[in-house]
Amino acid sequence: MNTIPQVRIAGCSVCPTRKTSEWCALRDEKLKLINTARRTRLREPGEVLFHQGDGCSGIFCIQSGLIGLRRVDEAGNSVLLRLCGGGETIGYRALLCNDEHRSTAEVLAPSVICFVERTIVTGLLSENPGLGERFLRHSIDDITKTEDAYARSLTRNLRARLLHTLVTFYQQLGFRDERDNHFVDIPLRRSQLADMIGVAPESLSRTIRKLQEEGLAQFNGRRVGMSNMDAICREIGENSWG
Amino acid sequence: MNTIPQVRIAGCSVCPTRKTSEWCALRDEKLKLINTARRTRLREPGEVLFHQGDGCSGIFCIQSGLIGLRRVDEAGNSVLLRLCGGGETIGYRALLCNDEHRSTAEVLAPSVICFVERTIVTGLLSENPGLGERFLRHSIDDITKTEDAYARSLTRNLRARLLHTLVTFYQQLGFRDERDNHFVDIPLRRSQLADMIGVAPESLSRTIRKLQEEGLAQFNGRRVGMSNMDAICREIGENSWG
DNA sequence: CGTCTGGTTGATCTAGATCAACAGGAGTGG
DNA sequence: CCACTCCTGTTGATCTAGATCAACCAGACG
Repeated sequence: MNTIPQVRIAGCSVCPTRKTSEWCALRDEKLKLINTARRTRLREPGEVLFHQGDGCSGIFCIQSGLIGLRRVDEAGNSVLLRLCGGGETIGYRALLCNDEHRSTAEVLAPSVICFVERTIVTGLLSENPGLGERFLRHSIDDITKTEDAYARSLTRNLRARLLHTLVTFYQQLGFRDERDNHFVDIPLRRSQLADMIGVAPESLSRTIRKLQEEGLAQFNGRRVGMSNMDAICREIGENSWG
Repeated sequence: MNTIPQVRIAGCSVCPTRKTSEWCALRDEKLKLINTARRTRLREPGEVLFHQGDGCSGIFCIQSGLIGLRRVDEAGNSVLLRLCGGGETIGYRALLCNDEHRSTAEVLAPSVICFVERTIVTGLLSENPGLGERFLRHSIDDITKTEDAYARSLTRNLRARLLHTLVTFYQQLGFRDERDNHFVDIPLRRSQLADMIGVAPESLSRTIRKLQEEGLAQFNGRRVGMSNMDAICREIGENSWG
């Protein structure tokens, strides 16, 4: 029961996320450095990678799974700022700015996570300008997503934001059945989904019921069926959902 | 009336914002390159530096004044995402990602703005890793600010967000009278302030009246007096306001 | 079985949106 | 100088999305 789950993977050079992560900027020799320095572990839901307010001791590479970044303010109000999945690197902001972490990273689904010591990262950064460039890209992506969410929170109501969130999940995790209906398994429980949209769980529950009654979406636990994707996208003003 | 206002300044090397802007990463020789390439103009309120959806032709350095970044969604809802002042560089995100601008940059107060062609910037970036690092810093600052605003928009009500905005303006532009009362001239008109907080102008107006009645703040046009700064900071849960 | 945790429903309350009227300048034109 | 319009901001009246509080329900688990 107290054994720390160990994970063996062949190494960074064959990591499935290698192409999408920051480390694609590194040559093989440099990659080896990380490969020996990393500590890889399977993390279970509820574990915390770092706490808001903590100093930064290194960065975390998500190989697979799901991590949530949560912000809590002085009054105790909590918001799930963003979700991060396989291939993403988190904690780099606090590292690069010598700052404390601005949010808490909590494991939402069983995840394989590599930890890399800060000194290793800073060393690589100073030698490889390309690496910094990758982090820059990453941070610009983050801004764009956050700004989008911010603007939506100010202009759209609960229903529209929920639909948007469903479509976003579908784009990442969705699948179809034999009759070409759209499905997705939301990797969050209701209260977390509510935290993400920034509403009370009760309000979320009522809105879900309404969508159900209108036939716009079918909820079954965490599984959501969307028979009429066009209508959903029309309502939230999105036209590209592949 | 149609003459474009020209601004003479001695050059980038003596620009008052040099130490705080990205260009502090450059050696004098490189700075000269920008100095000859830049186009500097006085811009009046209402002018637009770039439009949401535009391609990026270069970046803008704000030497002085005030610029607002506005996002408009498909339904026509508009949000003032952020304000940028002297020493800040804007438009770099679209440039670095070869993307279109995600927001419209509108001049809110008379501003001295330098424009630098994109090819100049990309050239400098490829030669000077330090410059990319500065942009990285900048973008991380931007995320932090946006996340803060996002979390506040989800957890705090109009009143708290207004008070927070007032304190933020005070920190940047505030002054004191002989009796040590705190004042600040808000550089926005009411409707813009409402856009920034993400509420209807009428609601803002009512909340202002309430603060006035409670004696927490004295509004006189755009000038705001805050006699009891401690009470304000206590209410929004900030303790550092210098 | 009881207990606990997460989710749904009902009843109620309120912050803030919306619609409409109005008031004070600032400019413009006679 | 006054009359007119335009523009921004304030107020009033009303409506509603969503929060809050409380009860209840179903599955997990000792």
